[in-house]
Amino acid sequence: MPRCKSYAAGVNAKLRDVAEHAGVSVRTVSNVVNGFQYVSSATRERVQASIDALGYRPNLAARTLRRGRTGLIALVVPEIDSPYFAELAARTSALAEARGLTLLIDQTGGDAEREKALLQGKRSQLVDGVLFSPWAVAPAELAARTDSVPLVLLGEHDGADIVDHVAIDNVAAAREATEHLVRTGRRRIAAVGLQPASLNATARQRLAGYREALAAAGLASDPDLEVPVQRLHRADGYRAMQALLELPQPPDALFCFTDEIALGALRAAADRGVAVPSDVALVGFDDIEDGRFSVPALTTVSPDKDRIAELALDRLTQGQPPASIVAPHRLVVRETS
Amino acid sequence: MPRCKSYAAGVNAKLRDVAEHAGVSVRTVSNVVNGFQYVSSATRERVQASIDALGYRPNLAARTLRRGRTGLIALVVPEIDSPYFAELAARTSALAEARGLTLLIDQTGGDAEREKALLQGKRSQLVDGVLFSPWAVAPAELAARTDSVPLVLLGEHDGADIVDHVAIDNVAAAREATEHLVRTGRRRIAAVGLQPASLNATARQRLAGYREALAAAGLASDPDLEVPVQRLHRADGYRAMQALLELPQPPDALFCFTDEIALGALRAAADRGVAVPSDVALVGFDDIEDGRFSVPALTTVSPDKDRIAELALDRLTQGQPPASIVAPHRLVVRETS
DNA sequence: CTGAAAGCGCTAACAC
DNA sequence: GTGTTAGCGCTTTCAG
Repeated sequence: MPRCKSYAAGVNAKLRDVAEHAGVSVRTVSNVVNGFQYVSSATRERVQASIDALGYRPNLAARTLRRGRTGLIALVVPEIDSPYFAELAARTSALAEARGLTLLIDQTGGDAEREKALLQGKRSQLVDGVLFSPWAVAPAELAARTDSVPLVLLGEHDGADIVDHVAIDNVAAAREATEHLVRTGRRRIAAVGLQPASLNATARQRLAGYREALAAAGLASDPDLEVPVQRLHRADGYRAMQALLELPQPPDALFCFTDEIALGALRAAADRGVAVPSDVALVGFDDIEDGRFSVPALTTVSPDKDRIAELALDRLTQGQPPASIVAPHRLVVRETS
Repeated sequence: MPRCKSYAAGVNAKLRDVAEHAGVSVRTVSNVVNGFQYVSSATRERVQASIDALGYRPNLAARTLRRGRTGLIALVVPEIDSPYFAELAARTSALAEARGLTLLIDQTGGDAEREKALLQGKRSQLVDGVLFSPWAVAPAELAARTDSVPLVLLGEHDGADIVDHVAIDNVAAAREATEHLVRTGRRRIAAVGLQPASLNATARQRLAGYREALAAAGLASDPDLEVPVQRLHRADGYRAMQALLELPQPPDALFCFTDEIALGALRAAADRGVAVPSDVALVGFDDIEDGRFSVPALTTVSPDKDRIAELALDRLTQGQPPASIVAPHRLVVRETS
């Protein structure tokens, strides 16, 4: 095998090759490549011609080594094939590209160890910033972070402002969703999507909003109607609905913490011959594409994903002191309620 | 602002710092970091202790510059929030990580210019290989590629074996799907998802399989029943079904080129009061999660996504001569047929 | 406006 | 087994 060096050198033109070809110094070529201002237009043109002629492309590794920035940012999510995260990733990727950044996607599978690894700088050499959508990691872990790469938390507003957050107001959103159910005459409203108390601030906040709305309506909260789930997927919603329908007093409405759960519940209702929304109403959360085409179409809380992505990127690139940013949301009433 | 150099140097320990701390040379530290064999275990332990003490992390840019490899690979897809691509990305990402590779995701939006840019080496400096799921780019473009980064095409089997391909047998899969519809007594079977002829070999192949099955069954193919769509989304399927139901002789079955199209069609059928499958049967393609929970659940062609991801990564890393690899698929019959 | 030259941190050829 | 050292290709300070 040939030496790496000679092989690579033969394949790609370097800055020096361009300089020789154009009869200028590397400095000048670098200036042209980087759009530096003080280059005479004659020189600029000549250099550009050489660049094109040689098919020169700057070596990113060398540039990174020198500049200390990679132009990459990481989006860390539990799973990219969950529609909410897929939609968020799509928007973030597009917006990042518009800013000259490239998006790297990391899946944690909701695994605490992997989340910690990311938090402790697994990607710090590779990216200029991390957008982190935590699942299993406790706020304390965030405080104990040793890594120096800029970090923005997505979808969490817990704890002090040690680190940047961008999220919708989950408590308010959950309250509105539940109030909507109350307003349409529902009295036994279940909440589906609870998580073990130690983790997942988002689920906790949605539960809080749900309880607030019940209390405000003078409805007693029933432990039987607060349903924990393993993950937030369709299969979990399916099982939850099955169990709820077995109850001596089944609910007349479900507030689901994700659309996926709601869609699973919808399917379970259909299997049992339970009519939606007449027998049971359903509200989801996330406004994923599937919910717009399901039969019946899903009422849901729609977080402004574009805005979330945009605000998160702003925080990452602007380097201001940590803050909690609230992104907008709205309740979209469709056919399941 | 402090000079980049001094600042960065103050923050992160370098190989030389570790060497000094452990009282050995950088060579030895490098050997330990890279798991080189000829290091005495005493030295190894001492070096490892210093690495831990200083929190040393190898600088990826320097390593890349030296080694000529980045450890990154790119997955190029039209859109990451399309469930099929999201599911494929999730699997590819997991498999890549298991091989010590990091996955970068690029969205082209199905835009020919962006696909070309990627093909012509937009990522060549950044990644060691590209998994490319083409949409709008013609086979000729592939042949004219100037870039030297290993490339594997996903979901296309067109043209000569200039470049690696991994895909299911789309013709056979489409034939089987259509045959299944024929076997269950359908006689006016529509195909939904045609694309302008110049692009998208996948759509062309699925159409071919559909026609083959019709011919084999002695059914005439009707241009009215071959429906082109803009994109392959739910909204396109919705519109297609609406149009088909307006026909003087509406179809009694739809073979849809994606599950998303089928799910849109399903919704349109519900809106018109058309019963599925008794009035119209539906077969999709891709076996996305949504189709397993829709009401009724979607019959579909299930490509083995894990296998596709695995085979594609194999091709990328093994560096054998270009070949067309066929991944397995199977027809999953559920409730819409 | 342009040139010369010093590294960024690491790997690996070459010595011992 | 371990030490020395020459670059990988680029940016940027300092001089002109």
